[in-house]
Amino acid sequence: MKIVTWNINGVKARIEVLTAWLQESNPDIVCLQEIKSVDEQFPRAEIEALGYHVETHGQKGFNGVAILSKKSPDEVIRGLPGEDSDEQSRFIEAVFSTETGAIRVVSLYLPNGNPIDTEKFPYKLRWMERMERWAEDRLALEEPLILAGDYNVIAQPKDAKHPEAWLNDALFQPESRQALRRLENLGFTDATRSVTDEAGTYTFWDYQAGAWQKNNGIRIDYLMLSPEAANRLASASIEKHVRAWEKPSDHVPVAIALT
DNA sequence: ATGGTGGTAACACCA
Repeated sequence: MKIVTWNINGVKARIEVLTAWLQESNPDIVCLQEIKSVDEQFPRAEIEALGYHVETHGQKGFNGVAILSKKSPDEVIRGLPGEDSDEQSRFIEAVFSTETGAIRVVSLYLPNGNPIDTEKFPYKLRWMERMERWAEDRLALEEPLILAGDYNVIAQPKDAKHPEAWLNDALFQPESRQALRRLENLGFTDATRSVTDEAGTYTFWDYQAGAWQKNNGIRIDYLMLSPEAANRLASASIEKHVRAWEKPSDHVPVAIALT
């Protein structure tokens, strides 16, 4: 089973890239972030025409997440608990039946948090604490659980071409990195790192200043696996070539295969 | 020093 996370950076502007990629990559489950669309305007017909079921949690203008799947989910839950006043659409979870039992898949778009001297940074840290509590609860289910998405955190210096350039950025603050480490310490495996722990493995290249051409990237898109999911990890890959397509997202698809 | 989106026709917001 192939599961992919991809920050699409606007699904309506990217529908041609998305449908071309679906046909090439042939994933079973796709976690999208930054769809930047309300549910009613999501281009579902084009995706359903390729045989995919569509579940969205959209928002006007910004944010928004979705899960595409060849098989319909048994259950879908929208939103991350823990802060009633939070109206940003950044979290959707779906449960799927498989031949070997249920798997739970989350598509998440963690807050960017910049600039760090504004309310945006504490919002990011609160969101990460909420996610940690949520993950603790779900781990108790002892089921294969995949937390896939744009984490907006550079975990280690080797996850950036120029780590020194990110020292004042919310993505590389000690508090952000520690919160991600706490999540991993609950028992999650970073699928990509468990397969290739090399410097220069990036998932995002800015549109500006020729970042892609210079490979000036960062790795901020992760699939975090519960022990039950990690036990079934067969492979992980970054579909980097998609960044060179016409009208690309600034992120690329990150994939895993489970047995 | 680019790109998507929104609410309008140049500019603000977000990444």
